[in-house]
Amino acid sequence: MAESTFDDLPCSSIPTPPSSETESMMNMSASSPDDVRPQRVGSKRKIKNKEDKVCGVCGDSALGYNFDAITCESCKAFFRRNAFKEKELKCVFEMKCKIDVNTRRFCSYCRLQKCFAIGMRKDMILDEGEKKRRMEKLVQTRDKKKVPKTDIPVTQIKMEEPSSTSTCRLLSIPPPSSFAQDQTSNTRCLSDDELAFLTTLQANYDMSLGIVADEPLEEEYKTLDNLVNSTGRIIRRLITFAKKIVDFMTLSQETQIVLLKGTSINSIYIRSATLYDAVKDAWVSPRGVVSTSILKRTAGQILNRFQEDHVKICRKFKKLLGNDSTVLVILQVISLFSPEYVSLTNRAIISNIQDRYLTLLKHYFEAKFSYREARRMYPAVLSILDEMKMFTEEHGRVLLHVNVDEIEPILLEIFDIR
Amino acid sequence: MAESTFDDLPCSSIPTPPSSETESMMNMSASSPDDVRPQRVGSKRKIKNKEDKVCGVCGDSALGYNFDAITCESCKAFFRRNAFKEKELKCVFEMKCKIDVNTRRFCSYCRLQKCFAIGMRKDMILDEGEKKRRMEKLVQTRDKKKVPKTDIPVTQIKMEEPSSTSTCRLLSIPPPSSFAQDQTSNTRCLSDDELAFLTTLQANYDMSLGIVADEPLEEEYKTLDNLVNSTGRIIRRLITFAKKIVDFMTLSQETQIVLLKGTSINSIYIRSATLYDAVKDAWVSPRGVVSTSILKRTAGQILNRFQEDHVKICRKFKKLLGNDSTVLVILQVISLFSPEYVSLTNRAIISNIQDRYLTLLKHYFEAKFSYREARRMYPAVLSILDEMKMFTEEHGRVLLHVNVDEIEPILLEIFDIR
DNA sequence: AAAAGTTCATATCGTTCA
DNA sequence: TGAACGATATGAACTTTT
Ligand SMILES: [Zn+2]
Ligand SMILES: [Zn+2]
Ligand SMILES: [Zn+2]
Ligand SMILES: [Zn+2]
Repeated sequence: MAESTFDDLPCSSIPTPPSSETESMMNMSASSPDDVRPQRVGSKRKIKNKEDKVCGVCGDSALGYNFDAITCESCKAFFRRNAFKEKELKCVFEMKCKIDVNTRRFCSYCRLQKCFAIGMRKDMILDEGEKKRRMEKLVQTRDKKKVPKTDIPVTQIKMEEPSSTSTCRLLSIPPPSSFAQDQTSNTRCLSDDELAFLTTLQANYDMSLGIVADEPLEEEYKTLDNLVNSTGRIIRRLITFAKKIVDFMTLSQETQIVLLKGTSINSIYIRSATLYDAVKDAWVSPRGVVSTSILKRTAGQILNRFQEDHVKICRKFKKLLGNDSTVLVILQVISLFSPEYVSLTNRAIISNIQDRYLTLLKHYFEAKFSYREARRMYPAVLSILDEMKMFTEEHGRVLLHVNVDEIEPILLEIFDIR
Repeated sequence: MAESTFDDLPCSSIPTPPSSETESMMNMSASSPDDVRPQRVGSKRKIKNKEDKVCGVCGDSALGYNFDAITCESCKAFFRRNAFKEKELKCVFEMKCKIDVNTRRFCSYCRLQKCFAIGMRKDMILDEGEKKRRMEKLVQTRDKKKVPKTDIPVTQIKMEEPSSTSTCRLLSIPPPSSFAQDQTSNTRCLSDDELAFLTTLQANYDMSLGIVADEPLEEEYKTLDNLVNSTGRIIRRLITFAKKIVDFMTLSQETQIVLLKGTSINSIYIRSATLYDAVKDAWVSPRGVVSTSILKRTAGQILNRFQEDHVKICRKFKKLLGNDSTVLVILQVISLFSPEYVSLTNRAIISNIQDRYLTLLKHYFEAKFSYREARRMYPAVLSILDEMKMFTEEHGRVLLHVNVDEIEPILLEIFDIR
């Protein structure tokens, strides 16, 4: 809208907005070469040529890749700040503003479009969870410098820093439930190793796949099924999570990739169960609530088809586990080490690893609830997991089909296979 | 939207869409060379002479650009308020009033003209729509700051029991798939230890609980429920079976007794599943066939009450496992080493033993069927086992109540405790 | 060294209120 | 009117982690 109204204006000065290359002809008027002075602000003559790199968005000199494309520092900052506000921006002109070092700040909309156009990826922007994790580490680092401590090596199971401020609570688990409890106790007492492992695992999960404050916006839900379409980012986190697991890192790269690809969609499903609120029948996130009915109305028709089954599965998990996130974390690992994924070459090895996590899951139930409850919940949760996998196997191609091309490059990138 | 307000304005600046090359002529109006120069180029950051900027309209000191021209705060406000009221203003003099810090407020008309002259652009004044949006955003921001709640309430939800009912039937029992198979094989290759153990276990079972030669006669069924009344004999066999298991023999005698008492009724149930013929809906034994309907007619009224559930469970086992007796044997062991039996004093130890058999069960499924089938069957069969136990726990007292006095002496006898 | 984030001084726009 | 002030968006400089 808008602009067209100018056409018929009779006179005067025609301030040019953002145009850039302009050099073309009409400099007749002002023309002083110097006036090229594009921007008032940052006009600093760069020391250009520092490197031969040039920002793909505005042409300014660049230092290197930012969010998967070579850009200057300003476009990098710009992208980080606006990549998720696409809908809020709009072009006052004709959506084809030229973007260069001088005009870049005049039209955010077109600037952002160009960012996407040259390949910048918003899923490479760290989300709240990742940022938070970063900060925590930062604090720790600082503390350490102040108090050069004897760091503890890495234990068998992979000790990290269970300390920090894990957002998670696996309270009910025998707190520091130490040692000797009544031998006839109906609940198991997890071993120190198991406890340490679980703590670490949970911490790692919180710092990677963990749901924090930046889950998809409601608007995003409205336009597409984020549980599926934000695959890129989640896969990335999944990889981060997996790489913290020793059992995973000791596998060959090919195997790692097969497992990641195999678990991807399942991981997303398991993860989404955390967000599902059975009472409200909605997906909750710190940034909003989206009832499934809204999703049903808005999600793409294809995805819509599966929405129901997805919700059903989440309901089952929720019904069985309540808000126990620890189980879901363990399930993530169990799903990762699934021997049945196609084209796996050493199923037995994977299965053996999975066995250990299955046992851990059982022990967890025995500890958190009771031996008797564990007898019921252990197979129950595995059945749901199976049901989920049956579903994802059946429709995986459709569900991921839009993203399958997205996953591969990410994996390759992560593994530096390029 | 918004811009429509421009239409009727006679003389004004025409913002040019950025895309164009135009840029050019915007400065024509601002003829004075000086006005162009200073800022843009000269105002290089760094040197930040806070005071080196001067209002292009009145000469007052300026902070920076306002509506695309360097002006003081007052001219900035003046412009915002009058830019769209050009026609309402009139010069009472000769349209060439001098404008400076002192005279600027005397003639609005000439002041505004000068504003345009130095390049101020009214299109840079936010229109209502933009202002409105801005306000909304502002409000949101404030609200967020005030209510930075990141609630993740989610209530407690109780779980029920989502066990599954698979509809699969497996026919033959493939001869223990042996040795080296393709690494990518979909079935596991049991280790020698596992194979040997299973073979032995099966053999032991056949020689104890497996014996059916002297199963109750049809007539016996007709007169009483043998599943209960033959307890004595079966318990004896159960003990024989258990004593062949190393893990069992290493336990204390008290523990052994607790386990045997605990598994007794379950053992009978599991065993009966072997005899149940789903097709005929009858219990078969070498000595005859007894349809459940007959049992229903003849069994004692109390027991009759449970007959149905019993059959239901047997059906489930049969449906899932077909005629695979090996699984039932393993289940016997798993049931034996159940950590939840009452008055057990060292549950963790028992549970750990059970873990190994659970893993064996999983491996067995993986070997006999496939990793994928195992994923389904493993939890499925455990769910049935749980269901069975729920049932026996619920009605165990009734079911065994007549025999409880019978079991104890047998156990004492066997263990020679006297 | 590469690439993600963070900090902070600027630049501008709008709002208030004397 | 216009000074003072508040909110945002930018982008250069700098910190961290890998
Ligand atoms: Zn740029
Ligand atoms: Zn534009
Ligand atoms: Zn002025
Ligand atoms: Zn005048």
